[in-house]
Amino acid sequence: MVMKIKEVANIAGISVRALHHYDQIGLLSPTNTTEAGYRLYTDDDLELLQQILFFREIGFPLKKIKEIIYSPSFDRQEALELHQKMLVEKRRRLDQMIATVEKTIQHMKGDIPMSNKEKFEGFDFSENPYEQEARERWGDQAVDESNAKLANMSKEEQSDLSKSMNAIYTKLAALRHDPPHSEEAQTAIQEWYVFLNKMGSYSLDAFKGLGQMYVADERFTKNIDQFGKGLAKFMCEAMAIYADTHKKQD
Amino acid sequence: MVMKIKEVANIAGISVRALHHYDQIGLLSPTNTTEAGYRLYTDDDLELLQQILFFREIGFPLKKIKEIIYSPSFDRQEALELHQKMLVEKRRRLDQMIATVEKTIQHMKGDIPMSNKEKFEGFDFSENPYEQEARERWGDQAVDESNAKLANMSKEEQSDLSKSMNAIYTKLAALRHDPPHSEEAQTAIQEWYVFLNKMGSYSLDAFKGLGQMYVADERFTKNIDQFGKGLAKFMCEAMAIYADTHKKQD
DNA sequence: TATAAAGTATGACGTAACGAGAGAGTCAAC
DNA sequence: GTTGACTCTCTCGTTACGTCATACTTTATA
Repeated sequence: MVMKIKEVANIAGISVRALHHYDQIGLLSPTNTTEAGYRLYTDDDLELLQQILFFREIGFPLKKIKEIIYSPSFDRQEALELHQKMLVEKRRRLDQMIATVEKTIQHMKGDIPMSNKEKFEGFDFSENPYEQEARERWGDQAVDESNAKLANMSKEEQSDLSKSMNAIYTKLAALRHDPPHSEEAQTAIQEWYVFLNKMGSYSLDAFKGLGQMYVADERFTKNIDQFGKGLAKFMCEAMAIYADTHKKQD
Repeated sequence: MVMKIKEVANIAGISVRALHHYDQIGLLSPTNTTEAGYRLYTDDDLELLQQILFFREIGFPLKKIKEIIYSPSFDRQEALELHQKMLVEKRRRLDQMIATVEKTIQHMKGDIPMSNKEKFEGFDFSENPYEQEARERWGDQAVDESNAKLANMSKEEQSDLSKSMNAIYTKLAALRHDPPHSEEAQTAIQEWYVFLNKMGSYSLDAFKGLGQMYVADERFTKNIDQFGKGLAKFMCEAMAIYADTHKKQD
């Protein structure tokens, strides 16, 4: 089922403008658009949106959310399970706040005493242990993880892996002024895809997301552009095309 | 007990910078300061802060919060009671969200079906009826001039004035189902007339005109009807009668 | 079928509520 | 009497959109 932007906004309870924004920053781009340029969202897009709002609820900045959900190592189920724990914790805090308000009303009416600390029970967000856990779990990891792999391997050691990577990068760099949908480009990108899947399995979505990260995160960009200026951007485009064409096929 | 800024920040679970900010915009200025300029907060300040955070929690912009809590007609107890209802409602929504996440996890694992609407259950803030009520109750309140005057006055002046005003409003509200020409009503209205003339001189004509504004301008109406539904209309009639009878007498 | 009404797109600019940092003064403790 | 934790004011930056303005597209209605 395809939905236009307003319907999505209504279902999710956010503004159309917010969806525009999410598209603009590459956090959630609709799968397809009409010829007139209207955004058309699929059910998959909705699932992703749901996921995004989960993270937003617990106060992650959009930038970080983007990193997290497009990270190849993102485990959605784990995220959901932690999220649930956090919600339960939040409810506990809410109960406390309700009690606090109750007490405050009593305090106003009948002058039962109330300490300063009591007056704020349930307010302090920083106390939620699960939010802490979440921050640790996803805080900087997503980027650093894959970055570490890239940086350590390609630069320092002359392992087999880094040789293969270099080879592919070099090949891609040579093609970077061709159109990214050209056959050679796509073949080279496929090689890249296969290579990555040796290191850990990548869904096509993750692959596409990874490509986007190449241009979004300057640490990646720098690293990649060492092989040729503009390579990161080129790869990003080519990877997106690759992912899209192969997704349609099944 | 006096507290320095950091202690307050810790108790309330907000940042020092936030308190600076609140001071800067006149939302919460500490009762006194040291010679060196250090902010010193009293218990009363803390109570006010609690109140502020209550409103912030439900998404009111600080500007509106300022209008609300410094409005002469602000009824703290009423606010708290509504707030409590909202918290309970919020808890209900939280329960729903927890269920949604649970379902989503199931959906991921075992492929139980899930509708788009289901995926977002518990998210949509705009559905909370009490938030709606709160918005209506305090939404547009403080645009009128006398309110602006009050905002610029010092705390003491403010509370004195607002106390007198509240007293008169309350008295009138109690009489609002009597006929507006009744003796009690007219006595109360006279009190109002005298009071207004303390703030600036009103001719009987102006007084009558003001009364008409109470029903013509819904900002006034709302403001006044907070003390009792129909009070504005009642006052309008009573003021007209008062003006007319006293004009005839001379 | 025409025409209004509603929806959508892309900018560009605005804004709320602080965060972050600089530079300087203040206070409690060892 | 100096260090380290706090505090002040000031300024600039940031996030996540809101709010027009202007123009095009689609749907509803006469």
